[in-house]
Amino acid sequence: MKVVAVENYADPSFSADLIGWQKVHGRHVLPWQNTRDAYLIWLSEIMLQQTQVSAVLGYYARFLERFPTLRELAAAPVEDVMAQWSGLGYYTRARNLHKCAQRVVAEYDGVFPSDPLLLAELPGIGRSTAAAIAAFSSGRRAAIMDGNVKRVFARVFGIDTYPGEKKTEQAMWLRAEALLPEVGIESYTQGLMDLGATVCTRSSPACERCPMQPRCVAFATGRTRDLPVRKPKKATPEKQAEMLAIIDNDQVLLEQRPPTGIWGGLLSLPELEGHVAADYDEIAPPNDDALLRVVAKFGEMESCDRLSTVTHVFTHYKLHIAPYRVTLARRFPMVAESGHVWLDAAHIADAALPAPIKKLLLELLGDRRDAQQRMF
DNA sequence: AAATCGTGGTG
DNA sequence: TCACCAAGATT
Repeated sequence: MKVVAVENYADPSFSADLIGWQKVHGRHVLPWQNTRDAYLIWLSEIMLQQTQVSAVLGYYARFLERFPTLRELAAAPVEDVMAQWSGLGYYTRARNLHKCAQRVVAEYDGVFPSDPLLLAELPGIGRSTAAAIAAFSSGRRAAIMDGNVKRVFARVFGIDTYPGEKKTEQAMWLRAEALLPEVGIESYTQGLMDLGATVCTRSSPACERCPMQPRCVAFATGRTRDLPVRKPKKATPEKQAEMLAIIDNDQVLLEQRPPTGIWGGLLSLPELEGHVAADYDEIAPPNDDALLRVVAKFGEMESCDRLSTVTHVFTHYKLHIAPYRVTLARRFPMVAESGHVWLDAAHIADAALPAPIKKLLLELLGDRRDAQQRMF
């Protein structure tokens, strides 16, 4: 019976120990702490989804500089939001962030609700993120379930089934709810994150300074290295793509990617469809039909050079990019609504581009401001 | 329910 | 080098 299980999981000393530890040894000076402003907290929670603190810090500061308030974010073009997010990954988060801002303005007059159930109905906010926002901005008593919690729980309670499995995750949610403190939800929630991030780390956890050591099953049985159970590994597939960097007078042609799928909603280089060299290191002839058909939509080709292959590794596959540098003798007028845009080389750094494409274009075309700065 | 969706750090 | 994965949500 689930109710009985919850009763069994309850243990007030767990939260008491964690809260006591967090107040002394936890993190207290992160940019999104020491505030109850839901906008500042919400933004941090979205950026931190599957992303480490060190990677977020710079983005968080720049994002708030560009969008200081929820209303300014809601009123901004989504393209500007994507540009700010460029390089941070999981781009659906950026689109949902923008949608969420607009809904909070429209439905809640610009004030985030404090009820985690209402928060979880907003785009990009799931059960765990809703709980974190509610706890930090309103002191609401709700449970989070992130990678830190899963790792701490797996070790402390000796859970030896894969946390990505639904049954295991459900059991962890039951524990998380049962262990919530009656008071001090902010310190408790922050404590779970801090413990997982600074003590109960994935590799070589600092068990000697862990407040949970006396109750930790993994420590007692010497299994900290084996818990949590690893994700069953699969062979990562490899994909290939041929991309065109069509360049004309210090501008490069970019194509808007569809809203879903990899790099959804970002600008990127046009790709050759249904055409992939059997060997991606093979030098394709510059008069290739598929390539000429694409170029012909935008101008008269002057030159075409095959650049060296770029390999980009995602979580679930590896992408080999074969780039071609094409220059135009003459540019055709752009068809409106074509989903294409000519971008100045000087704006590459600020554009909504995937990380490897931005890197490639900066190497290819440079950045005028950088180039000028380098002269002095 | 399992797959999809980025990037950078790490051992 | 390379496999693993981090303040998860969505379909």
